[in-house]
Amino acid sequence: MSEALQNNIAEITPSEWELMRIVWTKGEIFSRELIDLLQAKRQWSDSTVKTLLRRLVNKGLLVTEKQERRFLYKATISETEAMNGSAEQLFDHLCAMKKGKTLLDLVDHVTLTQDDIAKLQKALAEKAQGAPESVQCDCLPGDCHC
Amino acid sequence: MSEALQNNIAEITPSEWELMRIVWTKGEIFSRELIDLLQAKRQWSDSTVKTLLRRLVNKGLLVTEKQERRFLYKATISETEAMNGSAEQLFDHLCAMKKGKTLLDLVDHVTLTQDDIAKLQKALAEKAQGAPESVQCDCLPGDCHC
DNA sequence: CTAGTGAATTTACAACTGTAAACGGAGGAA
DNA sequence: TTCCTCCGTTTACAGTTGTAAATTCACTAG
Repeated sequence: MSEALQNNIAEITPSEWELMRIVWTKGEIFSRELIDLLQAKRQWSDSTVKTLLRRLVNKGLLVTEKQERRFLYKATISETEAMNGSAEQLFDHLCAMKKGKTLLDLVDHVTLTQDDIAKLQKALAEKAQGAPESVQCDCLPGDCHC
Repeated sequence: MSEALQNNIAEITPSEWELMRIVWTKGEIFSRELIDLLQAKRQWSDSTVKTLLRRLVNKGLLVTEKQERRFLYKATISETEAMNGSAEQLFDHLCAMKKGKTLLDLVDHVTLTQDDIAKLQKALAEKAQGAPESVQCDCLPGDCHC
């Protein structure tokens, strides 16, 4: 994983996600276009978007390149890295014993393509080799019997 | 899903997760024991834990029951509900097209038991019936070609 | 009755978030 | 040359989060 998300350094807030998704999709973008695109979904003033941009640059998630008098914004990490990083971060604070259940819930609720499903099945089949019979709960300091 | 997490009402912060996990594991608990357990893992002062407790009560994630002069704390939602709710919330702001990939990453990184894997395989097999060939990206306001 | 203890409540304060107004500089229209 | 407009920078302000000290309340040991 690249710098930015590496050590839980940069959390991406919900508002920032909205913005980042557009940057990722466009590859690189000027603030004007970004603001227009965002305003097609959210009631944000120009200022608000500019503040978010500045914060994302400070967090190291975006970099700028000056072109004439505007700045071109680009992401420093890929969308996939950010998504995986965030998902892993979330799972980090779930009870070890219950992560499987949560994954199951996600599989139930997320729309998946045939291809996604095939890949997941393959991964699971491999994982089944050597998967443990049980996983210990790690909710309590000592050991936990729940 | 119960009241609390229903409409993205109550976000659980990382610190709060630590605390909640202990409450869930113990079922119900007095602040004293909770503080001692937490301090076995984290450098938190008594005060800090009490503040977190108060905030969780305000958020409606914990309720108290007075016993003599102490309060007994209990969770208002189950750990599973909270975990699933949080996971779904996170997935809500990911690009629809790329959720499968993120799930795959999680399956790769999370420790799963034989039983978890079996259940996931079953769910996937069912889901494969009628799963779409592709899912549209929803990153841009109009439609997105990424 | 008086001080010490344990528990809860109040107050604190900086960093981060959501949201935005105000200000400033530089290029283009008049 | 002068002002308008576009864009970036500064400042703002309330709410949340991490972290905790200070204060109060009530009981128990002297």
